[in-house]
Amino acid sequence: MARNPAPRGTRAATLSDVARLAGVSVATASKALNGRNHVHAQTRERVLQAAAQLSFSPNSLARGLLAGRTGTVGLLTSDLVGRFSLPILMGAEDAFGAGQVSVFLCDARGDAIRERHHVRALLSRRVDGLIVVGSSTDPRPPLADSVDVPVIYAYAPSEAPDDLSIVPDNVGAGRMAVEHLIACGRTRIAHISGDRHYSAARDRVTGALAALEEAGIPLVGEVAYGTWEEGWGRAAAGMLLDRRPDVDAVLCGSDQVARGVLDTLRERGRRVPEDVAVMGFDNWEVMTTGARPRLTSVDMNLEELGRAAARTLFEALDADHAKGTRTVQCRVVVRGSTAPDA
Amino acid sequence: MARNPAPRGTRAATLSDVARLAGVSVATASKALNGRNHVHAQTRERVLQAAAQLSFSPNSLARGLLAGRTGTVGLLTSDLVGRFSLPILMGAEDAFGAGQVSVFLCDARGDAIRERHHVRALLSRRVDGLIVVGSSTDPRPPLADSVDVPVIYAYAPSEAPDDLSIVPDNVGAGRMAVEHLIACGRTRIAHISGDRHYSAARDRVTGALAALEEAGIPLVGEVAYGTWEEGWGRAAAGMLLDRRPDVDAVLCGSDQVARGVLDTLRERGRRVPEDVAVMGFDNWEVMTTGARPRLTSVDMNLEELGRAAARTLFEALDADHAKGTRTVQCRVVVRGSTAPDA
DNA sequence: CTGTTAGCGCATTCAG
DNA sequence: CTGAATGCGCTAACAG
Repeated sequence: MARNPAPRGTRAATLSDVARLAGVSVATASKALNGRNHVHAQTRERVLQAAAQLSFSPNSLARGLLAGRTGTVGLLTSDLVGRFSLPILMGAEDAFGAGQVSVFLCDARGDAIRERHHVRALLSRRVDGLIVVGSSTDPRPPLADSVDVPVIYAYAPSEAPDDLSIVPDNVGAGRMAVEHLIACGRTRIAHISGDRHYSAARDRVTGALAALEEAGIPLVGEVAYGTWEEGWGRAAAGMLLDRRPDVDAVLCGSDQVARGVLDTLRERGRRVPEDVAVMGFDNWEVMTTGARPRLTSVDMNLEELGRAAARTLFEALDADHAKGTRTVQCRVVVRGSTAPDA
Repeated sequence: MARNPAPRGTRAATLSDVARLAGVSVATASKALNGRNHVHAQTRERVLQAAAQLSFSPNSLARGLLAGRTGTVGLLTSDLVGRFSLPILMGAEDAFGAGQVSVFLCDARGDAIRERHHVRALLSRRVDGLIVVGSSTDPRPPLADSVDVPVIYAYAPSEAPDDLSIVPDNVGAGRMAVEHLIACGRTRIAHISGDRHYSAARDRVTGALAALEEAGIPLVGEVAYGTWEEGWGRAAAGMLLDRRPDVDAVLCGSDQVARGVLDTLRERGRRVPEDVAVMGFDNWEVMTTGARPRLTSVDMNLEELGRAAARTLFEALDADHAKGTRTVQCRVVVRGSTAPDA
């Protein structure tokens, strides 16, 4: 019968094993285990006991084959190295895990060929849907293959307007950052941004400038674009202090840039936040809590974004889903670099 | 998805669709597509064309059901938040992806209940094997459920000696760190470690002390245990300099601790690396490259560890695998904090 | 070389 | 209420 090699342990128990042990047919066993109504209470009990005794675990493959649905989704990242994919992935995994859905993880490593390979593999495994996580908020080309399951683009929107994308609201993030600084009583605000080639940087600038304009407060100096790194923050802060020593707040393109700015301020003898308030973006914990003082930052709520992507995919599984790009709100996390520690 | 020729609701093409279009039986179509020998070249061509025309993609569920093997594995992390899981996961995903194996990702979030839930789900999906990734190098209890597929414990070894575990060689890491400092001409070496409750901290101390002893060099002061954070590094460095101003090298428990130590050294007017060499552990890029000067660190080769876990699982799929704990070597990455930048 | 047959494990008809 | 039969999509035996 079982001429399967079964190298280790025993072959997993099947429904007919359970049925035999319970002395019923597989059909009845199936109904009993799935809570169908047409089965005698006593019979059900026998089946349940038999299943427990054999540690029966229904074969999802067989079930999926029959149902045409597998209860699996593909999570396709373009770059797992970057620190933005992970929280999104966590949020999605969390939301799916609660809903009995298992997640296939694939990393394309920024390579289109590898991406196609993974998409094909996922489709051949009959995933019910796909979440494509980008590595920056810049729009990306839609998947090359034609896909007959719902696809959600997260973080990086698809270039195709008919696709469904979920992205952080970076314009709103820039706006709320400036509003926070103003609420802290600052009126001479400078902005040391990040890499101008990223839409995240430009969007935050857009929001920040809009908030300043609404408040009738001019930006101190020009927006300074550079890189996302500490070294840029140190250098840019030095130039800023040389030209505009009256500055009382610096909004930084990232937490790393803010760390650099903090370093230079300390070296120049400026107190934070008394003389100059500093804040960053991303709310990267190791950066914000290691800083002196601890760094106020705007959190993109990426885990929530991942959860939202998962929920949206769920909905799309049943009904035809809406199209276009949705945004997830950001939030300011206040720490000692803008408000004296409590 | 307007460009997709296969709209929602359209059943994916099946092998019999292909067979019908090619005018052959499903068996022949199967053989043709799978490169079996017993099929005429011309027939095979017709089948391949039909398959391409229908964008046929074989149903892995059906295949897995029949073969008793699914070509999937479960990757069970206990804490995705920590920064050590991700590189391991990347390495494993990479190794599996190349081998036509798809990876289910599950995060137990440090919760035993959730871990059981995930294990059951994975078993019901008939994964061929399991990799359990811990969040620290301290031994962990083996999986609660009895599992009839191979299991590899990565990073955190299993407490059960008969399980197969792969962990970084932290003792070796401590040893090679000290050897590097000695090679740099340092003779008055102090060690500001991390959290004493972690075996990673203690193992590195063990290795460091062993290397010092072999070289006949005494440790400067006592091993200072604290936390893994920057603040601890700053504080501990202050105390160290007060008591042992003659120190010429500080080995730090983590890159974050090293960052704190660098801060204090700069404030006290010590030049790095001229007066004092500094090195950390983990080689966390954002920490090492943001530092001034850039930080020498010991890399645990976690991506390689993930790859090794995947390879080992592969082997275990076919043959009964060896037992016990294997280690992956670490490596020193030299930067400006121990050797003047080139 | 090709086609027919027989399942893999399960849920769902439809008879009894 | 229960059980025998059907088929999801595919591959491995065997016939032809």
